[in-house]
Amino acid sequence: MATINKSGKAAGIRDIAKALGTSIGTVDRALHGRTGVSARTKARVLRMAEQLGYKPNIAARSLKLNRKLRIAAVLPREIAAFFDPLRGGIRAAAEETVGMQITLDFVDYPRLGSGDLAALESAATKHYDGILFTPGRPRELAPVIRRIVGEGTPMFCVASDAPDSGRIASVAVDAYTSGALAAELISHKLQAPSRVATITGELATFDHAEKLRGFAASLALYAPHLTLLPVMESHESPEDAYRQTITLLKSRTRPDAIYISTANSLPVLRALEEQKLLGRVQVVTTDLFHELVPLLESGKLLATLYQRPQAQGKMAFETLLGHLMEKDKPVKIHRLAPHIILRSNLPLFLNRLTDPPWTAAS
Amino acid sequence: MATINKSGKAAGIRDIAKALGTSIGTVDRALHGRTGVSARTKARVLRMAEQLGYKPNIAARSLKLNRKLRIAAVLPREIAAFFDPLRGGIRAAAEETVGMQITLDFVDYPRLGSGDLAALESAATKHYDGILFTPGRPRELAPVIRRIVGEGTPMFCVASDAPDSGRIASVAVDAYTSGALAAELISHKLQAPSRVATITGELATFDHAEKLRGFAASLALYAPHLTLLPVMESHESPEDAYRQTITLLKSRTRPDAIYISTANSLPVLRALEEQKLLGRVQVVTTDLFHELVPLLESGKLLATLYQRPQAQGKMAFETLLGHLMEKDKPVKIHRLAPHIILRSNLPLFLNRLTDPPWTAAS
DNA sequence: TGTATTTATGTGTACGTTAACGTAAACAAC
DNA sequence: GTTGTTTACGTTAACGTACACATAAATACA
Repeated sequence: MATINKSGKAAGIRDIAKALGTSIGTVDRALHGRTGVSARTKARVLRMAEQLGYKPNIAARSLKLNRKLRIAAVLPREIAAFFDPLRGGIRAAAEETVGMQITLDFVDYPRLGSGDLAALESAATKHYDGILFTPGRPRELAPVIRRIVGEGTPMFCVASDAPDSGRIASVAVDAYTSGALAAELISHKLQAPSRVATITGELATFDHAEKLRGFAASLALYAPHLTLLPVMESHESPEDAYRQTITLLKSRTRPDAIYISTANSLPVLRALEEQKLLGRVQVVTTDLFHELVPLLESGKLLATLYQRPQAQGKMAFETLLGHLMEKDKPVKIHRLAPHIILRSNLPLFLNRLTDPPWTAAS
Repeated sequence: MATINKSGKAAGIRDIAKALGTSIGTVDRALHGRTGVSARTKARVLRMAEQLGYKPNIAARSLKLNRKLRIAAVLPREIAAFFDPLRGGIRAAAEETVGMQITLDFVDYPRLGSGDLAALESAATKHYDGILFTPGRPRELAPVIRRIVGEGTPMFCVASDAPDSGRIASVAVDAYTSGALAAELISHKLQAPSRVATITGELATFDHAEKLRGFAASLALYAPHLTLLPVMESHESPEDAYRQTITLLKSRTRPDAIYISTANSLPVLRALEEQKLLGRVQVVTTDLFHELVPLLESGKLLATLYQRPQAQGKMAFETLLGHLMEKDKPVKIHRLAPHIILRSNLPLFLNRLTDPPWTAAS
């Protein structure tokens, strides 16, 4: 903390006491609104604190308080390319936290919508000080969230949101904007009348629905020459995604561009490749992983919308911590801007890729 | 810091001492590679520390070594839309620093290349613990930087770099990539053979030169149908920029797109407007300020490359701090990815705009 | 008036780390 | 053998805060 002081030394609690001829105990009580100080002395202390520019020494405080915090992050294993770095961001934020003994437990489950409820319930029984999680199907989870929060465990959404569920706060990429961006990028590239398709994971997921809303709205507003085909929902099943794409590409209304709003884009890309359409159909994907790199480099992929998993994880953890430190302080709902990764700026993002499994030492 | 421990309590220095039947003094010396420990005991201590999962308590440490740091940020007033938030980022980082008494002085001078040397020299005499600054003309400044660093004041570049100057580290947007991005965005929009112009501030500034390198390279590689006109250098003079643009727009080789690689884009945009070419010529600008907002919203501006001044300031300060904490630890040269601001994602960035002067309370 | 009760204030200790200081032994030089 | 020097370690006092405890003052009640 930057502190101004004539004598070069920052004013402490005992400087206030000395200046008033009182004791540090009184000063402490006054500063923290505790019981046992007369209104008059309290006012005097507060004024003197202000006058001396008193800023509490956080190091000393946290040394004394030696708080212990137990936090759980309940997240799916799939899709690892997104959730692994998300976990990394959370872990990083926890490690750089100063002055607290933090126990961070990662509770994993297979995938969004499969095992999340059980994992959440199991975590709830452990009475953590806070829980971070991704709501795959907010409608189903809302009552559970409300109950757990009611039982005293603050819950925070990350990577997607569950509005009206009682969660304390949420951190996610602005999904509506993501969709709108995809539409804008495609509209810059396709200047003649064309058809545009979208494929998503799970429309029940708040963020997926928002992305499509943004995409459709942006298309309608700014690119009337582009026709939007009915949305396809893969339910995060690679097989479904592949089959639906093949059908789409063989159909009469073959699209000239596809927006894949889930990280699960590989089956779609495989279908495109097999139909020899990679590079002829404009594609915008979501997130970044190794397989996308050569496609971006060669220009076969127009862009990918990077959801900055590490940044999300870090910010989510910090939001959670901020709330636990000062309960009554209002918490912000964070909406990050996704990074647009194109061929030119791809190199800047390569170092964030997690090492692929086959790189692991033998 | 996340710490695992069976007994629920994190292992401290005296736990190590107790476990070995030695004193905490010895443990301290061993852990910090100080003189006065035999190689054998040192090894034992280190092993036990590892075994107990010892993590130093940063709160206690910084409480004890009540360090005072004096840091100066020597930055130009112009262009305020960039340097004000940059200063904000530095200030924010300083304020959230825990456990240190930081005196942060801002040393201002009119503009890059005008008064920077004097400001730097004046700051150097004050013997700060570290200096943050933006090297406008690295060639001229390099010997000065080298001297000041030699005299014991570590210097850090922010917003641009001065390679081979002896500066400890630098934080900046990746300028080459910025240029390349501008070229790619333009090339997506202009699909027929066209002419492209660039206007920069000061080619002597490392980052400005890099941007044009990236722009030219990207254009040559991926958009052979676009012809690059000779670069214009405004020397950050609004009048020059305006006049040169007017001349350009009236010339036989009127460009179909312009990349403005300096924040000083308003004169160019004014010239475009007066010639009724706004919206007909594709424009990519640099940085974000109020005047650009309606242009982006209306689609008259294709994109602006946001250099994230707050993020740069924060990161620069943290880099500086990191170096001051552990001198021998190698410091990274940070190259941020610029944000591509288009019409769709503009709303997400509006809250970062500093309030314009005319909003100030009367 | 005396005693219990509440309210206001002062005092002391601990948090984990660092660094100054103290001490004891080993060794060298005379 | 005395003295000085070096090396390896032990001891202890802060750092600023929070809180438990002790004490004093004020008020209540008999």
